[in-house]
Amino acid sequence: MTAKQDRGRQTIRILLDAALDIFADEGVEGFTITSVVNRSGVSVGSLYHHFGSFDGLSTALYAQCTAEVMDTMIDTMHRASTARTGIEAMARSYLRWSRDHRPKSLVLHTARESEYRPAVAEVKRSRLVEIEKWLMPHIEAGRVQALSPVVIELLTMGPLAMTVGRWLENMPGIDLDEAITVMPECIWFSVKGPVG
Amino acid sequence: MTAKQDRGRQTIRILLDAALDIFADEGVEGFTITSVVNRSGVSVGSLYHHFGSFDGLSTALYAQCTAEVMDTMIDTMHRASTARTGIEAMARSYLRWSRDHRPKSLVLHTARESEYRPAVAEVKRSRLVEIEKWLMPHIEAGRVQALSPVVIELLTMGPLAMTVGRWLENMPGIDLDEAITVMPECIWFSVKGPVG
DNA sequence: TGTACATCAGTGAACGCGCGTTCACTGATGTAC
DNA sequence: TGTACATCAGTGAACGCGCGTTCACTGATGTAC
Repeated sequence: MTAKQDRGRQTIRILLDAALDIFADEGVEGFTITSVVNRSGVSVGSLYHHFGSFDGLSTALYAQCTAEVMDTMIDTMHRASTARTGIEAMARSYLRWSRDHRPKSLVLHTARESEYRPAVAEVKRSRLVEIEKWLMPHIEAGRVQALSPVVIELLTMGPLAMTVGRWLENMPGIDLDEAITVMPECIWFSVKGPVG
Repeated sequence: MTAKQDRGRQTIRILLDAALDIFADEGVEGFTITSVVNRSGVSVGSLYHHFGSFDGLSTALYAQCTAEVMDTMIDTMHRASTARTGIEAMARSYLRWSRDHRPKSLVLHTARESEYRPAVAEVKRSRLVEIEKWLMPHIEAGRVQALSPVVIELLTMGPLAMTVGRWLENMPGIDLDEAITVMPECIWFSVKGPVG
């Protein structure tokens, strides 16, 4: 039973790893079922057995990367003691993770996937709830502006996502290390609001 | 001479209009050379005569939409008298334009194009220079934090772009009118910095 | 323990489809004398 | 003004390619008795 399941799990891993390697080497353009099959050495039929479709593989990869960044950020958040340090640390955490996991970041920013596919949405939902749970007391105490959680997410993740997106495209003038130094504080100002 | 050039210009218009209609009705997925040719009634050969390739048409459409939003924002900016009203008005201007030009906004957010294609980069460059010219005095006077223009662009456009992107995907919980009310001020706080 | 059967995992040739592109061509407009 | 020529604009059948998918099949592992 275990051995059987393990064989399958290993194939799934091999396929997802190959997919990630393709993003690293050739970008989205190179990411096709043919390239995944060739690089992994796994047959098309086997890929279909496990993922149902190419889209299924694609979504699984996207969901996995999403889970990884968000877990990293949440982990950082829990170590912070104030609203300010929490927000700033999360921002830094996202930028650092992106810098250190370029291929996965490339998946998140260029894959022909939407964050709103059910499989991905579920991965995000539970994690956003956790962040919201941490945030609420700070809002109630007035340390963070009384904004809807969605708006706060947009204010914090917006600049970060755009920064990383451009960095991935190798746009000139984008210095991720400068962003790590400078942006978290600015983002804090935007959610803190006028008081204090 | 004029008549000849006009005939060509008209064809170009017809093609770009058809492309935009396709984005409106079917999204990026439906945007193929076949669909553009069918909808416009123009022949493939003629499309190639004017744009060189399907990619050429695609880039032209993207560049046109880019020019339109940016010109709208700059126009708004010039009417503002303070740093704060300028930044806030630009943010509002972008969100309003997106709401009122959904198809063009869809092109900007979903087209398989990069902002960094030469043809598009040039359209952006000259306009960014103009914004920078407006911004510099405010930075020098300390009314806006001493950040690089790129970082300021990321801080302001990041949240806006993410908001519009999600609105275009019909994500639940995204209210563009709420964003228009609330976000510009937050963005101002992020670029203003700690003082004041 | 051995054997029969069921289920899971994996194979790869074959398929249809629609994409972007080419090319030899005709028609319209402008230019020269 | 007329005619000859050059250039620009437009046509659409034909092409090759690579994509995602299917399917009839074999092999491996687990289960029952």
